[in-house]
Parts: sequence; structure tokens; C-alpha cells
Amino acid sequence: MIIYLFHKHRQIPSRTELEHEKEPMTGDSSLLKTLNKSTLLRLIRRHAPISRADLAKRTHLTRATVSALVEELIGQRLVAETGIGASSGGRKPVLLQIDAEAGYVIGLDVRRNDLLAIVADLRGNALRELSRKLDAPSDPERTLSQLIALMRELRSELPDSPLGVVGVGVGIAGLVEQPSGRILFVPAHDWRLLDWRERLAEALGVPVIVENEANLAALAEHDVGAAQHATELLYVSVSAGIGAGYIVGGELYRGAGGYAGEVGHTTIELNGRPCSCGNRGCWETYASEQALAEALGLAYDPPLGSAIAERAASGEASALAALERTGVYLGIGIGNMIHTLNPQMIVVGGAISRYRDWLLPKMEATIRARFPYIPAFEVPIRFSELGETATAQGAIAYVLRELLEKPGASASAAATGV
Amino acid sequence: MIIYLFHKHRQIPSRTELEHEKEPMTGDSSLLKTLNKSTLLRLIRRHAPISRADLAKRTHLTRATVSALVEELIGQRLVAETGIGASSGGRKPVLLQIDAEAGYVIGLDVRRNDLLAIVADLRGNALRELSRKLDAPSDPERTLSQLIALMRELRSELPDSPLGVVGVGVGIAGLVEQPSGRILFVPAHDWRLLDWRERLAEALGVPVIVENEANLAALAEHDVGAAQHATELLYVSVSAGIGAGYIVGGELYRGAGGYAGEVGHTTIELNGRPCSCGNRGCWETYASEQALAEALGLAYDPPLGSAIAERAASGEASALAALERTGVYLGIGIGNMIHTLNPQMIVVGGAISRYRDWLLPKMEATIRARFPYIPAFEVPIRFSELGETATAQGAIAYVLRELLEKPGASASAAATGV
DNA sequence: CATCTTTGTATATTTAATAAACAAAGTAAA
DNA sequence: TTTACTTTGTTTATTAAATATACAAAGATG
Repeated sequence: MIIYLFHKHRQIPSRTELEHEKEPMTGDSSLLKTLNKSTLLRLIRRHAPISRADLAKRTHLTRATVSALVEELIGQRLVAETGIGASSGGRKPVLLQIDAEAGYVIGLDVRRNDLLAIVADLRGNALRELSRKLDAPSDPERTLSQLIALMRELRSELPDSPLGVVGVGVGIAGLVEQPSGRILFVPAHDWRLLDWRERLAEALGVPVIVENEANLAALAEHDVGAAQHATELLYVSVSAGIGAGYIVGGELYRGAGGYAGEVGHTTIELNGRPCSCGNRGCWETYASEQALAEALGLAYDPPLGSAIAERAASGEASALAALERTGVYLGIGIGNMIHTLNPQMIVVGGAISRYRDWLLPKMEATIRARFPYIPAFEVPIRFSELGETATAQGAIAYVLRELLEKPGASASAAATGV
Repeated sequence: MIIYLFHKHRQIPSRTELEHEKEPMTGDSSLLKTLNKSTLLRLIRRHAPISRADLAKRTHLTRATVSALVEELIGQRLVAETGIGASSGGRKPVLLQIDAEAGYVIGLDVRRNDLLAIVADLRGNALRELSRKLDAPSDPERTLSQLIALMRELRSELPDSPLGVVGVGVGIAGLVEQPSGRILFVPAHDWRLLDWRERLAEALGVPVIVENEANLAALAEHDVGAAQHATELLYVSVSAGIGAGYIVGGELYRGAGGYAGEVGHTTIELNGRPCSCGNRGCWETYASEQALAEALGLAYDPPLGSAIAERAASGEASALAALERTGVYLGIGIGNMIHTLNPQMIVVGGAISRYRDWLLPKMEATIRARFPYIPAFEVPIRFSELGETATAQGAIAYVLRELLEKPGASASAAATGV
């Protein structure tokens, strides 16, 4: 992703400007209840199906407390009793799960020329998936109208449910300010400063989150993809350019201004190839799919199709050599990030995933050879399991986190539910 | 910092191995009280002197609650009434502060050939500072014995106080596992797997923390140095090599295995200068003080003294040119980290700080010129204000955080106090 | 079948907050 | 100087949400 000439226009507000004063964490007993309910919800999500007694053991709350809180969660339609478990020498446990049928979440990936929408239940299971061409890809107003119309259409077609659509998540390749969700900049169309979150929320009457595409993909890999047990995850998205999303302590890390992860424009060669950003030697001029295509003399106008993969599969030497070099460059950049961030696991996604079988051995060999002095090679590198749907799935994961894991959110969201 | 051939020996345990199961956050009303007391302590530290009424306003607790909690904190000797404030139209407020005289904290920086100890009061004010040559720098056992002896000596010389020495913090240039505080590797002496934390704590009968030197320096810059209002801080230590420490959300970030910040060995030139690590093109072969010295044909055997600075001050062209190049290389590496991490502020420390006046303009110009497309130049870059004492001060800051800001810690630590 | 376990609920008690009233100590204006 | 008003800090009754304990329901086991 390339971000041009930002300083000519509006400045990005720093985090301190945004947070007038960091609210101190205090509270009364209602906070305690909120906290405990939220913990129960999280455990029910992660360990479902699970009984009240088991929850009490894991949380060190008493069974009485768990019963009372679970009763409220059932009343909110977030949790349901879904069966009877096996006895372990006494009364059989009643099993609890997130109440899948209680409502819906919609995840939306706004791409350059089209958009992908996924409707899921409250457990995150995809119910419907559809893509639409954008009527006027470069016009933000018409695109927003189209989004709103599509959301209304989707919602009207959904079977009735107690909570309805509890939230909508939107992913876009651009800079998004948090927690406001304002879009600061979309390089693909040179859009600036759009408050889609606010306007969508108003038009639809449901909570909406907007987030950077790579960040959502990282979240998806963490919550439902290839990195479900990593609390420190580095997700690298390699297509036309290179971007990254981080999970730190199980949460998205965005940096002070929301543009952490612009790793495509880190320098790996002091006087290297010129980059469209104006700099020289940027990583993405060596390791992106675009660099790969250009190395083979192909014009790059994505989607690229399977031309290169076919040439490699048929054993063509030039294609194999180009893929090898790409693997080396990817390994070097990823090695740099391992040194900088020390992630627990790395997931590589984006269009480049198509070449995983050619790339991965060379990437791993490069990291092993060039960085022998720390156990960098112990960091497992995987390719995305989610493919094209990663961002939309991440949007769903984000909304479900807000609903089910943020203390207090569930109460208000459930009340707002349509 | 260079870490050799780790995989020949013991493997670093990953974070998941360490945390058997992440404890869920639940609790009863005592947790609430702990949380509220901890918040009050934090506010008293940051906004001292401050009245009960003011605390109530800031926390949204009632004055009654604040009074009750403050009374306990005074009973624990952590807080003291230190005066009467000005009236704002009514009764004058009673001002509260951390009770400086209630006890002591010792911060220790274990360097290659000597160590630096600072004794501070509970507000973090340095009371005494001393350095000692190490008797046997390469022998970990004798060094530990010397540490223990010095600590005992220092403690015996301190005036009596209610809590005595409430904690000791130790910084060392190496890999330290957290929260165990075990030293996994010290490259300077090729030490491996030392549990100094446990042994010091046992020998002294007080809580001890052990942490990487750059991490503590970062913490010091954040808490008492050049970056007191940054919640996302990048600290870069440039001496013989280059290392970094991060503050993320106001807390130290260590990565999954404790070696986040090994940025000296990130590649900035694909087939660049050979590095002692075995790789080529590492940042520290271009931008460290050692690289600067070698560019001027000087043997590097730190401490380097003021030779280069004097030559530059007298206007010698070769020295000025070498410093310019160092500034460019520093700018490139720091630009890379800005793209990767998006910090709110950058502090540069270590031996290189001596040359700040020559380096800073070139660093800033490089970042501006090479990275024009994001407002990277908006990230303020400062040089360390703490100099050589940064690590020891960070050790003190760490202990004080544990004592005064971690919920629950104050109660136990105060009880343990000697 | 009698006994022991496990699960889940009901009831009294405890903890730590709030709300409201009040006392203490000040300012400010008539 | 006196009266009214503010601000600070404490006291007391009340409330919310946990715990502890007892108990009922449901099942395993010898």
C-alpha cells in the first residue's frame, strides 16, 4: 500500500491529541459484574460447549455466581443451553454455547472495484457470501450509498431473529483512525477523511466498525485462521504491495497514528530499485507479486491469473528462478520483522499465497541462512488459510469481539439490536 | 547487541509454553478495591500533590470512597499528607503524595566490566549513585556474589525507614525471560540460563526484577525522561551495536520470546557489509558508533572517549563527513521502524548521543527526503536525557511500577518490606 | 438399593461501592 | 462583622454483587 503526500493535506492526529485524558480505570460493583459476564462469554466462545460448573472451575467464581450471570446472558439471547453432557460420576452437565440463531453479523470487504459481503451467525459461521461490482469505484459517495443499499437488502432477506443484525464490520485498504473509525486516507482512489462508520451506523441503526484491511485479515487469522493459538502474531499481506497487521497480546496493534504495518516501504537496499513512493530500495519493489510479474516481463494489472503459476508448474526455468528470488526477498524482509517484533508466528496472505509451494522453502532457508544467531527459524511461517475472504471474516471477528468480549458492549449492543 | 548461535544450546521457550493457560479475569469485590486503590496510587504519582476531592473528580469515585481508600494507603505507608493547598472558594484541600521517606528502591545496571547502582526513594528521586568495577567480569557466580554483597552493604548504610528496601531492579544486556526474570543469554560473556532474580530475591528477602538493558532504558525515558507523554515509544540504543526497546500502550513490549528490538541486525543492504553475526548489510554495520569509528580508521575499544567529537568540533572534514553518513544511515533505519511500528515518539540513546548535534539534522532530513509519503517526519526524534544512568533509572521505574501501579502488588510488597 | 458425586439453585452473609446528610474550613459580598 | 455560599472531607444508611452454606436434582457405583 502506498500513501502519497499526506502532509500536503490534513495531518493525522496523534494519539495524545485524540485521548484528551486517559480515563482512569475505576468502578463500582456493576463493573465487576460486567467484567465477570464478559469473561464468561469469552470462555463460552472459546470452550463451547461448556457447563456452568466447568465455567465456575475455570474462573474461580462460585457456581451460584456463574448461574446468576449465565441466566442474564441467556436473557440477553447471547447464550443458549444446547444440550446435556456426559456425566463424570454425578449429575449430567447442561451445556452452554453462544446462541448462534439469536442474530447476525455482516462483514464487508471494500476492494478496489468490487466488494465482498459475508453474513454470519453469532458464532461466526458464514451463512451467506456474495460479491458485487462497485457501480462507481472512484466515487466515495456512490460507493457508500451502494453499501447501505446492499446492507438493507441483505438484512431484509434474513430470517427473523431475536437480535437481528447486531453489527456490521467494514474493511478497506487505507488508513483508519481508531476508535472513531474515520477513514483518513484510501490510496487506491485518493479518498480522504470519510466518516463511513458514523454514516453507516446512522443509516442502518446498528453498531458499525471500520478498520484497515490487513488488520482485519490479521484478526481473522488469529481468531479463526492459521494462528489461533498465537498471542503475538505477524500477518504479512503480499499482493501489489506489502502491508502487515499485528496482533499483540491477543489484540490488534495499530501504532500511535494507525499506520503501523506499512512495511512495504521499509528499505532493504540503500540505493536499490526506485519505488512508486519516491524512495529507493523498498521491500515491496523486490518481494511483491508485482515485482515478481515485472521480473518476468509481465505487465501487472491484477488480478494476475495463474500465468506465472502455470509456467512454474511446467518447470520453466525463468519462472522458477524469479520465484526463488522472490522467496529470498520475502525471507529477508520477514527476517527483519522477526528481529524487530519477535512474533510468535507469521502468517503470509494476499495474492502471493498462490505460489506458496515455491516460496516457502526458499523463505525458510533464507531466514535460516541469514539469521543464524537467534532462533528466528523457530518462528513458524504459514500461509493464509482464509484466502480472499480473510478481511471480511476479520470484520465479522471484530464485531463479535466487540459484542462478546468487550466488557459492557454486549449489554448495549443487545439493547440496540434490531 | 549480538546473539550467537543460540540454537546450538538451549531453546527459548515460547510464550505459549510458559503460560499454561491464560488466567481469566474475574473477581469479587476485593478485586474492585484493589483496582481502585491501584488507580488512586497511579493518579497520586502522576498528579502529585493532589487532594482527595480532586482524586474523586478524576476517578468518578465518591469522596467517601476515596477517603476510605486513601486512609488504607496511608496506613500502608505508601501515601502521605504533605501539605495544604490553596482554596478555590471553600475549605482548603489536604494534599497527598507518595510517601517518599517510607522506603527505598535500588536500581542496578550490570555492564560489561562494571556496575552502576542507584538508590532512590519511593518517588524515584535518586539518593545515592555509585559504580563499582566487577571483580571477575566473566564469572557469573562471582558477579552475582558481588551484587548481593553490594546490595547488603548499601542497605545497611541506609537510614531506617518503615518499609526499608521495597524492591531491587537489575538491568543487563541480554535476553531475559518474563515474567520469570530468568536470564537466558548474555552475549558479552556468553552466559546462559541464570536465575539471578530468584537467587537475589532469596538472598535479600525483597522482590527483585531482572530485565533487558534497552527495555529498562526505554521505560526510564517514558517514565522520567524525554518521552513522558508518549504511550507508544520507540527507544533506540546506539553504541557498539544497535538495540531497541518499545513502550506499547504505556507498557514494555517484549515480543513472544523476549527478543523484540534486535533491530541492529535487520538488513538495510542486501549484499552489504559483512557483520560479526555472519550476515551482510546489517543496520549496525552502518549506523553504530563502532561503524563510525571504523569509518574514520579508528580501532573501536569502548569507551571511545571524545576523539571523534573533538575532530568534528574542530571542523575536520573527514569526521564531519563520517558523521553525516552515520546520520543518513540512522535516519534510514529509524524510518524503517517508523513504518513498521508507527511510534508516537523516538528517543535515541547510547554512546552515539554524544554526537547528537551533528547527527540529528541529517537524520531528520533523511527521513523527510526518503519517506515523503507518510507524515513520518511528524514523529518527534529526541536524544536521551538520561545518559549513562538510563538503565539503572529504568530499573527503579520498573520496581516502582510494580509496587505502585500493579493491582495487588502494593499490599504484598508493603507487607514483605524490611 | 444405599451411598457417593456432580450439577445447579436458594438463602444468609460479607464486602465495597453509592447516596445523602453533615461538619469543618474556607471565600466573598452586604 | 455577619451572612450566605463553596469546597473538602467524614459519617451513616443503602445497594449491588460477590461468597459461603445448605440443599435438591440427577446420575454413577459397588
